[in-house]
Amino acid sequence: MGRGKIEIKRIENSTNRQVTYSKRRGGIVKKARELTVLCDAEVSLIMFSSTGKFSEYISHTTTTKKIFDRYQQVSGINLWSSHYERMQEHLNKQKEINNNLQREIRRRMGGDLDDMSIEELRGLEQNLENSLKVVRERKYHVISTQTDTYKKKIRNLQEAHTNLLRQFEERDEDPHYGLVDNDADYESSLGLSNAGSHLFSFRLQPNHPNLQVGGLYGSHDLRLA
Amino acid sequence: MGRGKIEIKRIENSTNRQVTYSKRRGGIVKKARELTVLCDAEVSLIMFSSTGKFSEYISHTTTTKKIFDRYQQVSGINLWSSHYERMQEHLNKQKEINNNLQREIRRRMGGDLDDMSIEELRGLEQNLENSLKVVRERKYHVISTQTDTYKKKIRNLQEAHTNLLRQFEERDEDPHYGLVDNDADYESSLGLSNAGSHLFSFRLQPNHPNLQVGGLYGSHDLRLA
DNA sequence: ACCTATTGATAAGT
DNA sequence: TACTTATCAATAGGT
Repeated sequence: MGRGKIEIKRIENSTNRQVTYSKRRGGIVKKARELTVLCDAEVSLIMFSSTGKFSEYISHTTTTKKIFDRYQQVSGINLWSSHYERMQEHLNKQKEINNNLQREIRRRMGGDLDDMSIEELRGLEQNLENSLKVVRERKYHVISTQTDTYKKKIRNLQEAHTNLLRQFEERDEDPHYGLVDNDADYESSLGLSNAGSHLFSFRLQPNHPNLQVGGLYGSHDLRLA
Repeated sequence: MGRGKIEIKRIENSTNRQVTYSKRRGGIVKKARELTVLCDAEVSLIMFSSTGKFSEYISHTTTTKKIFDRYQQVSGINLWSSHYERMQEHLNKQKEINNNLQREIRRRMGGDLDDMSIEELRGLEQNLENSLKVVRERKYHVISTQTDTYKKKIRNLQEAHTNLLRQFEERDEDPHYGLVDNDADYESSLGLSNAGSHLFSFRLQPNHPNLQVGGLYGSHDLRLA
């Protein structure tokens, strides 16, 4: 239709091609709209020109997303299955890993032991013993570090106090102020007087000789208790 | 076009509507194909008739999935974002849970303790002690169960053997067969002779008196060692 | 964008 | 559903 018949093959002249694209694009969109209205149909028309220009028509009765969803149902081919399935796989893998991790924790908390063999149980036992050892060491380390810090603070305060006392004595030989000067009071003022009874009340628990740590804890205990 | 002009409005006659749909569907697909070839374009055309019948045209140069992906890029709106984002959320949640579980395990194995307070450390320590106690109890239970089973087997075999011996003695007063009859050999034939040395070589590890289990383990040890 | 001769699409009938 | 054909619509090429 037109001034002459044309062969249906790529139009080599770029300008001509562009013009024809525009004209026919309008035509096909009109056809799509007519089909929608006349026949109560749902139509999705998506076009990209050779220059990449995008146009679409979508029936007013629906949306592109709905058409896509429906397309997937009908065609059976899931368009985002590649993304979706990969994600689903990841998700499942994560869930499985989490389940295993949770079981591991349950076992490390003394649960879910029923289907463990003697060998596995002994392995778990040893592992817990080692962990307990490390945790204790860490606790002792933190405690001793804090203790050292407090000791330093005490020393500094004592010095300061001694200096102050000395200054008072040099200025006035008569002590009006009745200041008390002993370690116990300094410690209580720092909240340390009962530190040994509740803050440092870690448990004594000698380990098996095989682990070669019994003596170590002993020395810690002696030093810190 | 046709024997008469028609108004562009829904065709009420159902048959007519169906016929018109078929005809125009063919027409629009032809137009789409021509657009594809003439103008080097990419076209996706999806149609659902009022009866739900599905048809599509897709340029031979591409696929529906490619068109959809491209559509999303161009339109900016992600068609499966609702699914995708919900899944991404799930995945992230699972990953976070996973990280927490792994840290929990690391701590229960004596790692990652640096930023734990003394209180937390003591809690972990106590938890590990309790777990160790439960695991030991379970191990002892499994061991004693197995031991009982073996003991029963031994008893049965001994009885059978004794009966056999008696029969031999009754039939023939002269013992040709030189059968040996003692516990040690029966146990070795059951693979039990060294069971006590490696299978039952659990560790002696008295617990803290606070846990009130030291004596318990002691009695187990005595009974099973 | 517009014009229009010409081809193409199709409504109604069979 | 397929064919026919009178009629209307789309559009190729030119301006």
